[in-house]
Amino acid sequence: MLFQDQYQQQRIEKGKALQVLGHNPYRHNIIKDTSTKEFLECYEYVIESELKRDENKNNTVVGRIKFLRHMGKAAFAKIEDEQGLLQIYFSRESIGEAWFDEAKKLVEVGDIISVTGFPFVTKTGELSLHVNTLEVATKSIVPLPEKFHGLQDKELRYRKRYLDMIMNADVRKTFKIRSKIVSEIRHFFEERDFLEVETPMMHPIAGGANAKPFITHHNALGVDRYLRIAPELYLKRLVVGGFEAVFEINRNFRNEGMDQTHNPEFTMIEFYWAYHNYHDLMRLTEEMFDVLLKKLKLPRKLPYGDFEIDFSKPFRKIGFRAALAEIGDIPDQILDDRAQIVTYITNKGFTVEKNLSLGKLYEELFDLFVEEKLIDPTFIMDYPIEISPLARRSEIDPNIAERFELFIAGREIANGFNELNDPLDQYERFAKQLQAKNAGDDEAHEMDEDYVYALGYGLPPTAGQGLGIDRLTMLLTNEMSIKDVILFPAMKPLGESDDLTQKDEE
RNA sequence: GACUCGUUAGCUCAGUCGGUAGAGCAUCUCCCUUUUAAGGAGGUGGUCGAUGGUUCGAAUCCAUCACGGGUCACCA
Repeated sequence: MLFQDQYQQQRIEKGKALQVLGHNPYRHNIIKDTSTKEFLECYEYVIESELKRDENKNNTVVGRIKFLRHMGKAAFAKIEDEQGLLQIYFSRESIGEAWFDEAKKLVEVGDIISVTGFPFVTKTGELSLHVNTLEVATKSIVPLPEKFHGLQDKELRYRKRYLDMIMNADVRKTFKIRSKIVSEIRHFFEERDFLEVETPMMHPIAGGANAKPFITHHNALGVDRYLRIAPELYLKRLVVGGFEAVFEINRNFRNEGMDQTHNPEFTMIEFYWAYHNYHDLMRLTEEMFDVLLKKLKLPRKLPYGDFEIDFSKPFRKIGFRAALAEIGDIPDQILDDRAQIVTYITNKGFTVEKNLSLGKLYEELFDLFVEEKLIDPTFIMDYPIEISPLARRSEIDPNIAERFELFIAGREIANGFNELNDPLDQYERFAKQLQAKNAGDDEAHEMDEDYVYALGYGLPPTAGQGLGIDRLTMLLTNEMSIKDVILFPAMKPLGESDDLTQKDEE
């Protein structure tokens, strides 16, 4: 049974007492005519006025009590709405003796109240609302955490995000910025005539990325479905169909580990642009960052943790192999020999699988020695073809894909490439992935024959890109954990295991 | 998945060498009509994450488990 706690019981009793007094503790006919912020802005002049009050004004402000100080026959409180805090003052004189004496006992921190009155300035110079009418809008029966230290416990903050939001104004701010980021990105692409689309979240084949999928079951069709790991293959089908610029902002699901930069469901924007190439994508990406920083009023030298990320210059561009040598300080002459690379990695104190292909070894080298050094925005270009199964092959070097990834603060933020539109080449690459999968690589790409068939009708020359919204938000809000930019991050259940498949079998 | 740190009152935290648990805030009873984490006086509140073990005796030592943080692995 809920609400058995002694403090909660006390508050329930107070709610009942309010009801008896004719003050419905869950009123619904509350009209809020002014926000705390509007009140403070509107009556700023009162601070300079001679009387320090303007009794001709009358406003109703509604908010949650965050602080409450009783002083015998008067009281101060701070109420908070979405815009901020406002101090209010009420007394025996202002709201009536009988109601004041009851309210003193029955109205407490956490309650949402409606107050009507006029602006005045206190002795200490704080613009406040002098209450003439006070009504309880919603009685809160669960007490709030301590007012000074607030809610610190990370587990509680993530599990009870609503409480986190009540207690921590910064959290509300972060998620407002997130919303703004998504909105500005959407606007950015719409302005450039990209069409927003929605493609399936439940896929018969988990394609478009190398990742382990979640599996679910569709009863009506009697088939298993995968929660999508990427929308890529559907978006490109749309380009085949004639949409020349499309984008989708939505969730992907990957059944993998969780840490500071990984949540099992995460938000990506993917966009595809026919008759453009990956250089156009890089240009567009830089433009997008430029717009975002402007719209969010962020500095060009953006602080992030211990770093300062320099957005004031054009993003650095460097080839994948050149990055290994120049940024990773890996001797160029070992890069053509698998054995030498393995020796090099081993000598540096890391373990590496000996049988990896050259491309996979490059990827290892990159992850070990280059990635974390890419603090300022950097496009790494021209990836090994075998780790890029959906990207177009370079005409100059068949081992290289016309692909880039954008790194900021040592993390991958975006991945883009010229789309492979040769159906026969795509078929072969899928076949190779299938071999790898059969050899035990459970993250290798699935064969998707319908997709290859779609390419058979002709995918125009197209460039496409994915960009992680969560990581972007972390960057722009200076948050270190993805959990702090996802409203309800994945958490293990408390108590009884909720293994649904097991329940079914029982 | 591995390693590591943590889990004590509603919240934030102390708890010494193993000797039956403490503070602040909140709450309750009083006092207080301009406070700013208001103040003053007095009270209530705990199966010390769970289960075992060691011991005359465990919040404290040991083991296992649960959840969380961090690091690594996998990955975006």
